[in-house]
Amino acid sequence: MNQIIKALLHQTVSLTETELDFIVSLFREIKLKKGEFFLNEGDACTEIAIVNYGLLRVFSLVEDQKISLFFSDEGQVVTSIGSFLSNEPSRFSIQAVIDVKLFVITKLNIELVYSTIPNAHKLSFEVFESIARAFNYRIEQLLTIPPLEMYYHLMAKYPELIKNVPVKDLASFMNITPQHLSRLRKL
Amino acid sequence: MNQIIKALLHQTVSLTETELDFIVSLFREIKLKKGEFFLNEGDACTEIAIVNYGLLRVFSLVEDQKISLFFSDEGQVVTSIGSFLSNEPSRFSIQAVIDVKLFVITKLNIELVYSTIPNAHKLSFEVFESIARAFNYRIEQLLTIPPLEMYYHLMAKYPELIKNVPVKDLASFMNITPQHLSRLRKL
DNA sequence: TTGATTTAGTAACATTTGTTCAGTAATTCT
DNA sequence: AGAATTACTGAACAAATGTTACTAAATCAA
Repeated sequence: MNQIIKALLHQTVSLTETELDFIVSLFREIKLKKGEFFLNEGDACTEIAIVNYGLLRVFSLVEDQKISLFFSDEGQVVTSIGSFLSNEPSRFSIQAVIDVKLFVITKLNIELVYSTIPNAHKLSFEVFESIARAFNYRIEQLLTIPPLEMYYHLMAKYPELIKNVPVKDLASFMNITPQHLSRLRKL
Repeated sequence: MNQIIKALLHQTVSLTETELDFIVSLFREIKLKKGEFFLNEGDACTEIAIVNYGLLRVFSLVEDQKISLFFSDEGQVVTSIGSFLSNEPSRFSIQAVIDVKLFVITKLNIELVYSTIPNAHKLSFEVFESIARAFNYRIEQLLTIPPLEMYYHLMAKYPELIKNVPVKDLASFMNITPQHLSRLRKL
C-alpha cells in the first residue's frame, strides 16, 4: 500500500518521510467483490478511494436507465466528488465491475491531514486536478470521438474493460444503444 | 463586488467580517469586450474568475475545429481548473461571448488566504464543488438529453446564450453540425 | 438442476444526423 | 460604398443510429 500511495503523493508536493508515513497510515484497504458497491446513489460520500487493482463504474439512474459516467482504472482516484465536498447525497453510485482492491481515506482523516501538515492543500490540489482531468477528458471524448473509434480506443487502452463490462453498460458509456454497439463490434 | 463575492463564500463556511473583507480585497475586477480572451490555450491559468455579468465560453481547438466545452453563466466560477491546479499549459481558451465583468483572484492571493485563514481549504472545497457540479452536469447532459430537447432547454434557461452565441458554436456545444441545428430550429 | 429472467446478437425498418452543395444574408475590410 | 469573406439556411442524398422483434446465450433463484 505504502508505495502506491506515496507515489501518488510524491509528484509535486515535498513531504518528509514522517509526514508521508502519517498520511499513509490514515488509509485503509477495502476489497470489493464484483457487483458490490463502494457508494450507493443517495448516500453521502465520505471517502476518497484509490484503485489498486480492478475496475469501478460510476453510474447514475436516469429515468430507469443506468447511465455510465466513468470507469475507473488502476491508479485512479475515485469519489463522488460533489457529494464528498458538499456532504450532500450522491447522485451517483460506484460499483465494482470486477473484484477490486481500494485504498480509502475518509474526509475526517483528510481533515486530520489539514490540521497537522502545512501545505496540505497542495495535496488536495493534486487530487482534485486528477479528478478534473478525468472529467475534462470525458467531455472532450464525448464531443470528439465517434463511437467506432471510441470502441477501438477502449479496446486498445482498456482491454479488461471490454472483457468485463456488459455490453449494455459499455453502450451507455459510449452513448449508443446496445444493439448499435453489437453492430459496431462486427466491423 | 463585495456582496456578490460574500454571497458566494458565505454558503457553508463561517468567516468573520474581517476575514471576509480581507478575501474580498484580494479580488480585482476585469471587464472584457465581446471576443476578448480571459485565457488563451497554451498559457498557464493563474486565476479564478467569478462571472458578474456576461457570458464566457470555454473551448478547445481539436483538429482545426473549435469545440465548446462550457458556457458560463452569471454567478459561475470559471477557470481552466487543470491548468490552474497543476501550472501546466491550459488546453482550453476562455473567451467573452458578449461583454463581461469578472471578479478575479490569482493563485498567489489564494495562497495568501491559505496562509492567513484557518479552514481556508473549506472555501476551496466549495469552489471545487461548484466546478465539479458543472462538469458532472455537462456529462449527464451529453449522455441523456437529445439535441432538440437540449435546444429547448437552452432556450428556456439561457435565452441570452441562444441570442448571442453563433450557431456554429452552439452546434459544437450540442455536438451536432450547424446545418443540423439550423434544421432543428425550424421545428 | 430446472425454469425464469436478464442479457447478447441479429436483422429489417424508421429516424436522426452528417455531407455536400447552392443560395442568400450578414460581417468585415479596404 | 463596394468587395470579399464568413455565417446561416435549405434541400437532396448518404451514413449513422435508434427501434422493434425475435432467437440464443448467460445468469439467477428456487
